[in-house]
Parts: sequence; C-alpha cells; structure tokens
Amino acid sequence: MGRTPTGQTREQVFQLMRERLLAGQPPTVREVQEAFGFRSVQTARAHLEALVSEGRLDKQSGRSRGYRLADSAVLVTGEDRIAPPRLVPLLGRVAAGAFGLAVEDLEGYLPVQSDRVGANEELFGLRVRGESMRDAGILPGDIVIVWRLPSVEDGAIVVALVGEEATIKRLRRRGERIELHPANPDYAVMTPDPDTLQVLGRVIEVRRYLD
Amino acid sequence: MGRTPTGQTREQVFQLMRERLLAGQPPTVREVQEAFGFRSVQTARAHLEALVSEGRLDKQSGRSRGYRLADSAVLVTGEDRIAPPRLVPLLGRVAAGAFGLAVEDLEGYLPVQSDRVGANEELFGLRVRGESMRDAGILPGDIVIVWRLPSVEDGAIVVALVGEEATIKRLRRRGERIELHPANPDYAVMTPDPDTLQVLGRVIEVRRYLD
DNA sequence: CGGTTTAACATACAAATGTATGCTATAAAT
DNA sequence: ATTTATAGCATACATTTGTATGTTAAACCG
Repeated sequence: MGRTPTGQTREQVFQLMRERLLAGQPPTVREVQEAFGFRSVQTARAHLEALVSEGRLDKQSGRSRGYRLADSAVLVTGEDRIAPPRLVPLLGRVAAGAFGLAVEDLEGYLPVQSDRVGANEELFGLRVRGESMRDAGILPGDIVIVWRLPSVEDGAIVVALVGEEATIKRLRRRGERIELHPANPDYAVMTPDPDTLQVLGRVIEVRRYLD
Repeated sequence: MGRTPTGQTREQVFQLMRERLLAGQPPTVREVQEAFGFRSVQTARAHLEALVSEGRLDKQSGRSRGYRLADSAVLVTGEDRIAPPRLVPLLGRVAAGAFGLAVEDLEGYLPVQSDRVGANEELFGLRVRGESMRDAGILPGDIVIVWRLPSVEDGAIVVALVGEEATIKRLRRRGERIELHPANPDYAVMTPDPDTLQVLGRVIEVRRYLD
C-alpha cells in the first residue's frame, strides 16, 4: 500500500486512541489495524509504539489493550498535568449504611476531572435539596461532587449525615464539637451530637444543569 | 478455600468491575481472580458470567477485557442512552473574531456530558467575571458551559458580546430588540444596539470548583 | 434431615492478542 | 541525486486471556 505523508496517519491513530480510551474502551493492536485497513498488524503496532516514544501514549507491556493516554496528552491546565476524567455515581439521596454508603437512588453517572483526588479515592455526586447554602451559590437541584474523606479541614463545605438526614453545610470546628453553618440567614447553625453526626466528605465541585 | 455467604462475593465483584470500568480500565478474568485471591480462574469467571445473567454486566464474547457495565447499571435518565463525555475548551475570556470565536486564553479542557448537544455542535467553557448573575447562583470564578447556537430562545441564560465585552445575562426579547437581564438588583438591564450585540450561545451548565 | 444450589478449586485447551524479525517502497532531508 | 527515515507489508511465535469440563464442600431451603 502507498504510504501517506509523514505523521499524518500517526495523528489519526492518536485521535482514534484518544476517543476510544476516553470512552473506556481501550482497543487492541489488531482493532487499530482494522480501523485503518492496514494489512499488517505490525503497521498498527509501529504507530502505537511511536506514539509511546513521543510520550503521547503510555502502555503496560504485554497486557492486552494495554495502551493508555499519557498524562500529558490527557490535558493541561497551564503547566499542570491533569487526571483523566472519570465517571462518578450521582445519587438522589444518601443514607447511612453499615459500612460506606448505601447506593440508593442512583440517578446516573457524571464525568469528573480532578488532579487532587486519587484514582482509588471515592467520589460521588449528590443532588441538593434545600436552600440552606443559597448564598454560597448552591441552589436546590444543583449537584455537588463529594470527595469521601475520613476527616475534613475547618471551613470546607461538607456533606454530613445528621441522624438519617444528609445535609450540606460549611464545617467549623469548635473545640471538640463540630458546627455546621448554613449560607443563608433563614437557617440556623447546627451543632449536632457527635454520636449522630457522620461527615461523609468534602464538596469539591458544584454543578447546575440548565436544560 | 471456604465459601463466603451467598451473594456477598458477587456483590464485591460487581463493585470492582464498576470501579474499573468507569475508570476506563476493563479487567481480565484473571485480574479479577487475582484481585480476590481466587485460586482458580473459573471462580472469577463464574461470578462474571453470573453478573451477566443477572443483567448487571454485558459482555462481548471472546474479546479480551470484554465485560462492560450493562446499560441499566451505567445509566438511566429515564430511558435514554447517554452521550459519551467529551472535552470542551475552557476559555479565560472570549473575543470577537472574524468568524467564530477567537480561542484566546485557553485554560484547559473540561469533560462535559450532554444528550442534547450533537457531536458536531460547538461547546466551550468560560470563566465568569462579574457578580451580575449572583442571584441565579452564578458567581465570579464559576465556569459556564456554553452551547454555541445561532439563535437562543427567550428566557435562556446566554453569553453575549456587547462590543468587545463578553457578558452573561438572561435574554429577553422585546419586539425587535433584545434585552439582557442581570440576576442582581445592583446591575441594570442592558438593551444594546443590535449592531454591537452578538449572542454567542446558551449556558447549559454552571460549575464551581472548590479547591 | 436431606436435597439443591452455589462458592470455590484444579486443570486443560483454544482463541485472542502482544511481540519479533525481515522486507519493500516512498516521503523527506541533505 | 543520494541518503536516510518512515509507512507499510508479510509471517511467525509466545503470551495473555477467554472458555470448557469435572470435582469438592459449604450454605441454603423445605
């Protein structure tokens, strides 16, 4: 087969890889071969290995479907490397479970990107119910992205279970106790009994869909 | 190895699969085996096949790493399939260009998911600058996701260029003219000259990162 | 209790998949 | 024009990975 201008096919291979990898479906070498109609596996493999050398892809040698987007290719905000987007569950409500969260009312999944949250750490989305954080720009129907953390620093906006009820508030430590501050003068500061309080994690993002 | 209570391991296998699949890294049967310390591949495979029978996983027979989340497990907003996430450019500011937008101050890319916006239609993210939409929960530093549209319906929140300045407001049609309404009593309604007004598109999402 | 289901194990095989080597022809560079 | 680097082809091989068959023992249920 005739050869194409230098670098052109390579770019298209990378585009395909990015698309497939972001969709969570890493291709095999032979799938790449077929996608481009190469008559030889090796042609596809050469392109993939070249992309690895260029630092645009990473690979896990030997493993099937082992190519991944290199960190640098996933994205850059200014100088920073950025983690690949992941999908986190969107819950309609949360309830206390024996361990972890009871995944009830799963509404769907949200693509979330964060450099600070490790791949093994837990994230979830939660739909906002009251107006208690109105003045912080968190309105009913909004979605908060929550980073599950065993302990949360003072001043952060958190999701907490008070008894059976989930609530979003700003956390303030007062000695041994924890205060939950609303951002709305119509609501009162809560100072729940430590036994009934379970801080689930910290809000790292707020979203509103305006359909 | 002793057997665990019925259904318990199955659930944990599903959790693992969900996590890995959402992270874009479909495991092999043997990876599942190792993750749980099974001494036999078949044990892992039996669980996976069972999950397929239960409708919680789908699989592509024969393909390596061929297990996927079943649609019912991945997503359900009502009955709809959901579009794959895409990456849209985040702009620090927008400026009028000869045609389209001048992509200046590219800050990075954002993963966005929308069923309503076609794959060929243009989206961009824009960082919010003033307080003019405060009461709509759109605060300085927030990011709005904008759907580039030639015409925008009455009542939608839009990004518009008035002269050289980009602004976010609610659009109201008044006969021939277009009014741009702030959501903050401290700001005035704008009724720009049609020659100096260019509506760039509609805001479909608002995001705030609380890092 | 006794029968049935299910978790888990062991082993083998076939298909999918990654890898290696050698070759040809054309674009790109000097 | 000559050299060099790159695109692409062909084929073979080793490993990974999916699949099948048979066995054992514990959980579950009437």
